[in-house]
Formats: sequence, C-alpha cells, structure tokens
Amino acid sequence: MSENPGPAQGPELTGDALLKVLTALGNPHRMRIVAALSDGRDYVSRLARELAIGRPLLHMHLQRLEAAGLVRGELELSEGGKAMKFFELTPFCYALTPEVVARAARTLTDEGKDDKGKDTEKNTMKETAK
Amino acid sequence: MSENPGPAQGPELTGDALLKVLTALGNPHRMRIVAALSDGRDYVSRLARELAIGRPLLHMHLQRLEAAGLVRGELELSEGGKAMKFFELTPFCYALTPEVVARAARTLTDEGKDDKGKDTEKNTMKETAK
DNA sequence: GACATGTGTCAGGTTTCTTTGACACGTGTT
DNA sequence: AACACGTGTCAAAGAAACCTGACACATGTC
Repeated sequence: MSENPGPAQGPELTGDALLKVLTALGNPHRMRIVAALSDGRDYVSRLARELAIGRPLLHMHLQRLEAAGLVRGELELSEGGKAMKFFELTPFCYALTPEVVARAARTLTDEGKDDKGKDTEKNTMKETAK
Repeated sequence: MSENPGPAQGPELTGDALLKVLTALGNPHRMRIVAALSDGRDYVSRLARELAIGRPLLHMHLQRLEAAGLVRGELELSEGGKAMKFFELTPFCYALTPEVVARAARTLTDEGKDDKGKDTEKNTMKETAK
C-alpha cells in the first residue's frame, strides 16, 4: 500500500541482520502476526484480541519483529485523544538461498546475539508523550 | 559447485515447512554449517574440526538442517572401509516476503512443533478467550 | 593389544525463549 | 468516583533450545 521504494537489499546483508530476521520469523505467533498485519495495519490491543494472545506477549513479539525491521510501529492519537500504537508491515523481501546464507554467515559476530555496540540510530519512542 | 535446477517452490509451502526452515536457518552455527557446506560436501568429524565445535553438537545441528530439507546426509564407505557420513547442501531457494509468510501462516498446525503429522485431525486449539 | 580414526547416542546442566499475571500510567464516559 | 479502554513494564514460572562430557560401536594401523 502507499509509496514504498524497493526494499531489495541485494548487495550487503550482514549475518547478524539476516539472523535477526530468521529468528524473528521463525515463530508461529510472529508468523501469524505478519499474516494479520498483511490485511492492514492494526493497533496492539485489537491485534491481541484477534490473535487470542495476551497483550504483554504480543508486545514482546512485535518488539522482536520491529527489531528485525519487519514491522514498524507508530504511536498515534485517536479522535478521543487516546494513545494507540499502530503497527504495519515493512515490505521486506529476502531471498533465502545457500549462497546468501553462506555469505551472510561469514559476517556473523558474537555481538549479534545481544545487539549492542552498533546503534542503528533508529531510536523510536521513549515516550515523548507529555 | 554443481549447477542446480530451479527449485522454486512457488505453489505449495506449508506453514510448518517454512517454520522449520526458518528455525533451522536462524542459528549462527547452522548458518556457518551451510557456509562450510557451500564449499563442497564434507563428513561430520572433519566438519566439526573445521567449525571448532563438538561432534555431538554438530550432529544435532545437522539433524535439524536435514529435517528442514536444507542439507542431505549420506553414509558412505571410505577405501579403508570406515563408515563416513557425508553431508551436502540442498539447493534450496525461498523467497521471504510478507505475502509468503502470511500465506504460510494460515496453514500452521500445532503439530508442527513436534512433527507428529499424519493426523487428519484439525486440532484448532481449545483456547477460550479470557 | 593399544591407539587413532570414523560413527552414533545419551543424560545433564546451562542458557535462552516463551508465557502469564500483576502493576502503573493515561484517557473519555457513565 | 468507578468504569472501560488504550498504553507500557516487570518478575517469575515453564518450555524449549543449546552445549558438553561420557559412553557405545565400528575399522585400520603401530
């Protein structure tokens, strides 16, 4: 939907990034979240009802997906003034082949396991809601 | 590197199958195994030395990769008569997009988690919403 | 026989992931 | 105020994944 430049991360794909995507997608709930979000954006509480899972749980899964760059959340205000966090899919596109995996594997770092060091600069939220 | 025919499993891809692939690939060791195997086939003990991990551990990882259909092992006899298990890559090719994941997610079964399978039973959780 | 190589499996400890039930805020409505 | 709805977080339990050090079995060589 909407304008979206071609994602197509052909050339460079770090092992840590791919690993994060794979572990993010490698979970039944998170796959279902992607499926639900493919029908359009939605906010957390409603999504939780839809998927019949707890809000804290969904929150964690969404966080994981967002950290992998697969979904994107945005806090908005409804007419009523209530803060609602809407999530929508990122139009990702990864080609999973032996060559891609092999190439990515060579750039794997131990840091990847806990994502520190390199701050990707994307620091969403941290409550500006005052 | 032999040439691979077009795998391209476009039409049918069950959620359980994709999930298995994703969880299989979503691990640093297994990614490195794929990388090592992309240089050509190898047998377990040598691979373990190469990757500097224990044999039992490698054995488990290879099993996981094989269960996902990403590698294939074959027991052969060397000249000496020793039994050696050679592993080689399967030329897989998965396109990872929101649509593919969404579609696969709809065919996810609870059985997938432990691979029991042949049950024609539709066991759609007994979860009662709170 | 003792050794080095290959195979596989098992029990167990460690770590990480998953899940749940509180709790602490906000808001608008009854 | 009490309620219904939204947001987020936390601690702790439970489950699953990961890893290691044995052990078993083969074979060929010193």
